[in-house]
This record gives sequence, structure tokens and C-alpha cells, in this order.
Amino acid sequence: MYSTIIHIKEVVDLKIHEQAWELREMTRKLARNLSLLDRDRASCCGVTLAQCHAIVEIGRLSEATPSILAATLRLDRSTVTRLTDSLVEQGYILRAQDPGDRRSLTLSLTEKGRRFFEATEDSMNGFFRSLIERIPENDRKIFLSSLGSIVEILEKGKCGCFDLDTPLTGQTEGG
Amino acid sequence: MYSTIIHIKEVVDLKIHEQAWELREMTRKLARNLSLLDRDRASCCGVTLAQCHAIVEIGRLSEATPSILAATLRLDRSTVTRLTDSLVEQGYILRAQDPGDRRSLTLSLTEKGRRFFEATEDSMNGFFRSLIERIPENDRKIFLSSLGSIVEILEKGKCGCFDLDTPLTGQTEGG
DNA sequence: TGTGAATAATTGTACTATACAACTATTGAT
DNA sequence: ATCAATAGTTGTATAGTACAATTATTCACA
Repeated sequence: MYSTIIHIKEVVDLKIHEQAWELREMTRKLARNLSLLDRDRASCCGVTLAQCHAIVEIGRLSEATPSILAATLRLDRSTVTRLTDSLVEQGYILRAQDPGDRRSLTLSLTEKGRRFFEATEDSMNGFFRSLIERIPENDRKIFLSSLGSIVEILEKGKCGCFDLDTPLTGQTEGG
Repeated sequence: MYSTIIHIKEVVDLKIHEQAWELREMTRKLARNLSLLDRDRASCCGVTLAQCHAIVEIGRLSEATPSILAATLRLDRSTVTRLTDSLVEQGYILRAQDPGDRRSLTLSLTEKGRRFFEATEDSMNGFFRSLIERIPENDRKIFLSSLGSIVEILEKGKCGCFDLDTPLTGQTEGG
């Protein structure tokens, strides 16, 4: 049925097929575990996951407005309104009017918020450090750059709906 | 203030610190993008994300019961009840009584469910294949094994609450 | 063989997370 | 001056989820 050339190609395909499967399973587990970790961490500290993400983003952004935060977290602005409502109420952030544009609000961390932010950053960084330490030093560069290229593809491809008829292959050629 | 030895150590620390940061950021992006991808894919096909996960798990498990599904998806059994309710209603799965144990239910895919499952598997596998193809062939082994060890640590460490006082370092020694 | 603990699933309730549409207030372009 | 664009809020709806209480069944064992 198949020529020898096809046959060889199929062996190669099988290998990459298995690698793709491994990647799929591992990223699935990774995502799930990170989300559980995130949830645990947030719930330990009296804030919800979404609140925690918002605090961290506000802490990182030099100028945060609800709209910028919405774009960064990829949330609807109404969602951000309610999220920041709760954070203001719980004393993590301040919401002040922008004197230059009275439509705009400026979000910033309170002292409590900053403490939370810094503790979270330290804790997360320490945790990821403990993860990277498990990878042999010589492999780290390859690992990180490979992961980086996968993330890059995912970020680029995020626009399109990934439906069953268009399996995305070859859509991310442009640099 | 610091001796030379400490100084050298700090240079090394800085490097690993940066690597840890890269890992943190990339896994964060990875998780977010995968979840967006998942959501798109599910919503394209008229099922919700949770439904999609359930269909895929039922398709993979040879014997599925609500309890097993709950354990696999790490959901509460009540959540699984409602999830399977909707899937039965939409014709993706069958829910039959186990003749051996009348407390138990057996979940299986209908023809429609199986078609969905297979299309999803093919599509996902194709997509991950397109991802793995972007990584130089010689790096794939290192990449996958590194990713594997990180996932392994995450899976092992999932029991404990990751709070701000116990940064998890050195908790995952046992093989 | 009867009883109580364990197990499987469901229902009631509540909450987080989220989006979309409609709205108000403000700014900016012409 | 007016009208489109922008920033944010509110009303409403839904997915996703958990926990506690409940029902039905099985199982261990005395």
C-alpha cells in the first residue's frame, strides 16, 4: 500500500506524534497544577485568585487604570470594576481620580497591598527557583528557550478561534 | 560588607534568579494561553470548557463513573453530577446504572460524544504537533524531560498549601 | 441476620468569576 | 455646539465550583 519513503516518513511521524502527545499532557498538567497552586496561595492569604492576579499586576504596572488592568488581565472592564471594588474595600488598593482626565481612575497599592505584592513576588520567585534548580544546569538554557518559543507561538496565535476544521498548522510563520 | 565568596555566590544566584523569573513568566503565559485556547475550542463547538474536559476524560477512561471522573478532573462530585446532567441532556454521554452496584453509574460516550472526542483529540494532537515542530529536533529531548521533571515536582507538591511562610524549597526530595 | 459505617450520587445553597449590553460622565475633533 | 470616542459602572445572566445535607445502597461484623 505504502512506498518505502512513506513508510520511513511514518516512523518519523510516530516519533513526533509521541513528542507532541507528551507536550500536550505535560502542559495540561502544568496548567492545572499552576492553577491549583495559585488558588491555594490566594486562598491562604484571604484574597481570591482574581484579586491576587490584580494586585500583582497593579504592583508591576507603573501606571494602572482599570482599562489597562483589563487589557493586561484580559478581562472585561466591568469585571475589573467589580474586582477593584472588592480590593478597595479590603484595603489592598487605592482608586483615585486622574486630575488630567476626569473619566480616568488611577489604581495603586496601599501599604497592605504592597506588602501582599512583595510577599507574593518573593514567594513565587522562590518557588520557581526551586523548580528551575531541579533541572540540570546545562539543560536550562535549552529548556527555557524551547519553552519560550512555544509560548511565543501561543501568544501569536491567540487571535484566531481554534476550531476543529483549521488545526492552526502553518499559521504562525511570520516573525 | 560581603566577602568575595559571597559575592561570587550572588552572581550565580542572580543567574538562577533570572532563570526562575523566566520560568515563572513563561509558565504563566503558557497556562493563560492554553486556557484561552481551550475556551475558544470548546465554545466553537457548542460545549463549555468543563463539558469538553469531561467528554475528553470519559473518552479516555475505559470505565468512567461520576466519582472517578470527579477524581480525575479534581472536581467535587456534585459538580460532576451537574456536568454530566448537561452532557446527557445534550446527547454527548450516556449514564447507565451499574448492574453490579446499584449506587454506581457508568458513564460512556454516545456516538455524538465519540465524534466530538475524536475530533478534539485529533485537533489537539495536531496543534501540539505544530508546537513541538518549532523546537529544534536536537533540543526536544532535553526540553521534554525538563518539562517533565517540573511537572513531576508540581504534581508531588500539590498536597500542601503554598503559603507565604513555607516557600516549598526542599520539600520534594523523595523519589 | 440485623445494624451501623462507608460509599455513590444528588439536591439545596452560595459564592467567585466572568461577559455583554445598556448606561453615565467626560473628552476631543470639527 | 455637537457628536463620536473613551472610561468607567450597573443590570443581568451564565459557567463553574464547593460544601453541607440527604437518599440509596453496599459491606463489615457481631
